[in-house]
Amino acid sequence: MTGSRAVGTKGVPRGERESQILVAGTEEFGRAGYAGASMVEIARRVGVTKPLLYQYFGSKEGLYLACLHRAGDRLTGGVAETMAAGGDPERMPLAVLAAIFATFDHDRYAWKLLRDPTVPATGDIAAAAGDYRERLDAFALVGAGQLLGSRGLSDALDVEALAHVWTGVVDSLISWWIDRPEETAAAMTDRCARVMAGLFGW
Amino acid sequence: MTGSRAVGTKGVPRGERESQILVAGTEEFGRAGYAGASMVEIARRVGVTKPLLYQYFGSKEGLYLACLHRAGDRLTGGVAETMAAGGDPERMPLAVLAAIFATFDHDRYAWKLLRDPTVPATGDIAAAAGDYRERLDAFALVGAGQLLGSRGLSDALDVEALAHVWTGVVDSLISWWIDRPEETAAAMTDRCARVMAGLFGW
DNA sequence: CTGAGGTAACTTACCTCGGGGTCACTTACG
DNA sequence: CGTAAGTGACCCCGAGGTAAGTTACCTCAG
Repeated sequence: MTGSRAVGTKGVPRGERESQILVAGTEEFGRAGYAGASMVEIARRVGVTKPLLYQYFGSKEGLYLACLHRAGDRLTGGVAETMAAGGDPERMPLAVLAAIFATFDHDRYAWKLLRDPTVPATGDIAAAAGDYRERLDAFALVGAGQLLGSRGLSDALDVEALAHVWTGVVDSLISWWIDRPEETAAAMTDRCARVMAGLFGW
Repeated sequence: MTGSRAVGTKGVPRGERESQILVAGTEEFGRAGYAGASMVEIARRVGVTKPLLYQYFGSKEGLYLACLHRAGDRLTGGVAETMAAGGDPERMPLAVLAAIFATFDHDRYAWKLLRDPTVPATGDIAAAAGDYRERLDAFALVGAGQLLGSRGLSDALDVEALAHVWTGVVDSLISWWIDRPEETAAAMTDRCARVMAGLFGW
């Protein structure tokens, strides 16, 4: 604990409060989307009032950006690490899934922020989200290319489409997971391994 | 043409205008989500002002419901027809995709309405969307059960998860398609057939 | 043929309310 | 008594929603 708490202070120290707000914000933004989420609702979740959110994060956009960066950095970092480890192209998808499940077990809405369709089309949020998405898509593109290449398929649009579908699969799995809080990360990984083995005939 | 146009009339007849509004509404709701879409923007697309939308559809919720029913009825109908035709469980997914692509070639946003995460959690819209989703999920569940069953897998949650992922795959394909307007329905079907054949090793 | 009247289509101008955003103030601890 | 944490009460704007009026076309009496 670096909780120095400085001099005159009341209530919860700033850093801790910010973390609480980021968690609540990620859940609410993930659930309702940027457009549908409300600042007062996020404040209510934390047990605090709206002005505190503005004092700490400046604006709705600022809070969203903070949530987005927290989620995006962890996600791209985790995936990059897994991909860098290399291995059989057939087994990469499962390895990536396992990493994502393990990383976001207690923060399942984080993934949703990168793919929120209700953010404004222009501005800082769109730029940041687009950047993270691009990085993840690059990984997906490599994986899809290797997989299809090993099957003798090399059409660029085929690869693109498969990569896009792959990110959609991850999205679906996380949505399903969110609706089943009792399902652990390990159970999810096992389930995916079993079903994929069945489908692809391993 | 049944265009009787009745007596005193100016501008575009009601039925025709309603169709235009449904098309524009579907696109805008599909693009921005229920929460993010604006009535004045939909009106602008049609080349009309907001009160006309309210005269014809009563409210934002009413317009969304009208768009939703148009999309949902066509979708569930088309899928039901394809599934009823029966056939090899391995080839059902592709047949369903082909039907969806053919049906929604000129109305690609329609699918999005059934899975809009920004609609209010309760009320008529939630009920109607939930109903359509349930019907589609039932089809997906049957297909997933047959597919996994033929591989010796029968865990109920595995089937559920696979069905959910399948609808997510459709969602992803349609998103990708929306971003590539020049891609025809036939080309999409071919592409999916090719990639699936490659992945599943046919 | 014509113009009076009726009706469908459509608009201008407005109301209302909820959510983003701000300011001045209070509370509690060092 | 100074400072960090936090709040009550307010402003403002945009989006949903509405009331009343206007325009163009059709019909039919004379």
